[in-house]
Amino acid sequence: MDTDIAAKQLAELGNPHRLLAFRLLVKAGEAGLAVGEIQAHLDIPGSTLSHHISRLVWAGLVEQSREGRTLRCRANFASMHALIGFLADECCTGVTATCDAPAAKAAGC
Amino acid sequence: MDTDIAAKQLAELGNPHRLLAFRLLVKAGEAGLAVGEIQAHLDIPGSTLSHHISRLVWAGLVEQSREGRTLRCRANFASMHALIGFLADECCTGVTATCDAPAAKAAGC
DNA sequence: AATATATTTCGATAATTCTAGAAATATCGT
DNA sequence: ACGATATTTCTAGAATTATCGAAATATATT
Repeated sequence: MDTDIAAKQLAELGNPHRLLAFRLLVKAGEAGLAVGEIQAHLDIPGSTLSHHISRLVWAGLVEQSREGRTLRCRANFASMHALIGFLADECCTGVTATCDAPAAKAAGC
Repeated sequence: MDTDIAAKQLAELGNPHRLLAFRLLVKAGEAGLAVGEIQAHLDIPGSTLSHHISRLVWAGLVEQSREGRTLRCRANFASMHALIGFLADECCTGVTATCDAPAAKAAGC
């Protein structure tokens, strides 16, 4: 995983609307959600949401496929796992106390 | 972990210079690094680096303590683990195939 | 064809962020 | 007190991002 790609993905997740949308998609699993369903949760104009989703797609975090009139969005779980792995990588170098904590173990350390 | 705090931290890590600096600090462990040592790796002007580090501190990802003339920076491992945990949370809802992959397990799924 | 639904693209504005030089501050050694 | 080192603060310009209404596109239904 390249640092620049990781930074790009982290930056896109760094917007509250996008982070919320992405987490909705993660919870939705492989079934994904239509753009309209995401919009029902976020309560922002369609044009704004479209902009945010397109950025998630651009970053490789979300994939879209058309189903009739609706566009179904799915989280890209492989990218997500790679990103989490990148963050967790070496996260325990030189640190023992913190990494024995339950939160750290839950985080994959 | 609040979504807004997570978004804030992700946004700060979403800058290549900051991500690089933060990873240096993670690798450095509890010993941390002086600002000047980070600068030696990043090759950017001091004022720019100072700006980036102050944002990492503001986001709660880095802590600083003065040691004579130098400012020692340390990654906040607790925050980092919480953030990774937040991302990994529910990352496998409705998905089994992807989560059995080695990368996913390494990511804490 | 005409209409309705779902979503994107366009265009414009406001706000934020990045960058870096210059000046200021803090600390140390002499 | 003075000079050197380490780092921040100030300031400003350039670039990017966020927001959203209006118009455009794609698909379905009648």
